[in-house]
Amino acid sequence: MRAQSAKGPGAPRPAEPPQSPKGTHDILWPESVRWERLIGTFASLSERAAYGLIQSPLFEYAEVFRRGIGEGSEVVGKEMYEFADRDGKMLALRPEGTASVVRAYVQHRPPLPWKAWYVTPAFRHENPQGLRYRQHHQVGVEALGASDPDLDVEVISIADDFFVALGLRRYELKINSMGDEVCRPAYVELLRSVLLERRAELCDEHWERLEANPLRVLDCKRAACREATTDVPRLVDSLCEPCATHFSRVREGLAALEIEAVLDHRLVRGFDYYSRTTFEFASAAITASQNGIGGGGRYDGLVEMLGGPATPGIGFGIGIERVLGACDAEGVFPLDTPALDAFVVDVAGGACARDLTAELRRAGLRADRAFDGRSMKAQMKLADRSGARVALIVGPDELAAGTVSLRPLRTASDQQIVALNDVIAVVAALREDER
RNA sequence: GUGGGCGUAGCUCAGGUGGUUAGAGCGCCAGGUUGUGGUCCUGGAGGCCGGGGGUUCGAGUCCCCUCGCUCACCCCA
Repeated sequence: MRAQSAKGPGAPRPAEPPQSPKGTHDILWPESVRWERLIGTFASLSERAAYGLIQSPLFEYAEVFRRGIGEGSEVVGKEMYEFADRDGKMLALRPEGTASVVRAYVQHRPPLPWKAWYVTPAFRHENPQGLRYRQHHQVGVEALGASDPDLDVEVISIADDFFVALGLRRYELKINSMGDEVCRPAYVELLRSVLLERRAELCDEHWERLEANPLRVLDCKRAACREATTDVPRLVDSLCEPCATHFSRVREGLAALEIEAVLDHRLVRGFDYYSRTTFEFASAAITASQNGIGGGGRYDGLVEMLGGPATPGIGFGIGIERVLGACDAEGVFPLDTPALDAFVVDVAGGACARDLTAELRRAGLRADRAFDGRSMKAQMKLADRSGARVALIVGPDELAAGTVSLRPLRTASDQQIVALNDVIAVVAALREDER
């Protein structure tokens, strides 16, 4: 008998069930099957290009992100999960992938060029909305040690190949160059002076931005601001010779690989570490306002910022939730769950269910069974729902004869009697037939 | 951080202007079929109607507060 909590006036109130924190989600089976397949697809594409998996801690000393991403960025300034460790040192949950990977490079100094891929949660304290979470997940790559524009092309093509592999078609690749420490400061000054003349046309929130980071005014969505910045000088026209050459080589390379990229001179990404090439993939199928499915760029100064030797680098992050959202919107990358090879129905005491499922599994077959001595009808129902190809039925008759009744559940074939010794071979053969 | 919308069963949702014991579909469990699932029939379990306070003879319904979810702004994956 199960102990029932007494109901009535004196009964203690059951505690309210806890919920996952705001902006976080559980991914249950079978939805988790798509995650496994998505990550597996990304891993295989990255490893094909000689990127190796990196696992690094989910939290870092907060200064890794402060120095890397930038004190003035929105993410570090007001969204980072930051807390004091028990010994008082400030830690932070990773808000994005790149800074940790670069920190790991500086710490271990593997031979260059060094190419790594990752899959990781990322944490930002934002107000959640459609396809925006406090914990989201990214796959990504980082490549350090080469400033060759062909490396930019390689990195971008991995992302593009990944989207193609999933079946996505309705997305756009936007690309821009942020220049470098030679040409960008001059452009920023130029832009600031032009925008100061037009400050009356800009929305108020940009006024202080003009001082700190005039570039960010360019990506404002408001029509008035866009109007005021349409004929403003463009960063791509102010690049120094090396940056201009690099950028055109990148564009040539993408064209050679038949990857369509549109120049977006307003593309100004939010982390301070970017230089030269920046890019972003946006889904046209997602109706929610958050349609950026991936983005990245070159960060030639970042390794130095984190205390390493001058080392160029480039990478991207792709948001798993948003990519799956785009797949849903396009009706691609459907969920398909792998079938069980067999479900053992035992109405003769249960010993056979125990032993036969173990044998099937040791033989590399996928098998399940029912517990708690359920009725045959109930067990058959579970067998059906499990998606198994066949039910292996063992009752007193079979037990006495040393056989199993093999009942197909997905086809109209007849039920057959199989010797217990042959069951594994027969089930394995059925699996092969299916392929 | 700032606004709008919504909270009723495991899920999706009904419940005109307050009025007996709060409903449906799906799902779950059992039986019909004591050895056969998927169809069908019958029955059953499962609800502090998000929480608290107020108005009222009476609140799922009206008012206030609060929490949660959600969409949008900001920003980003």
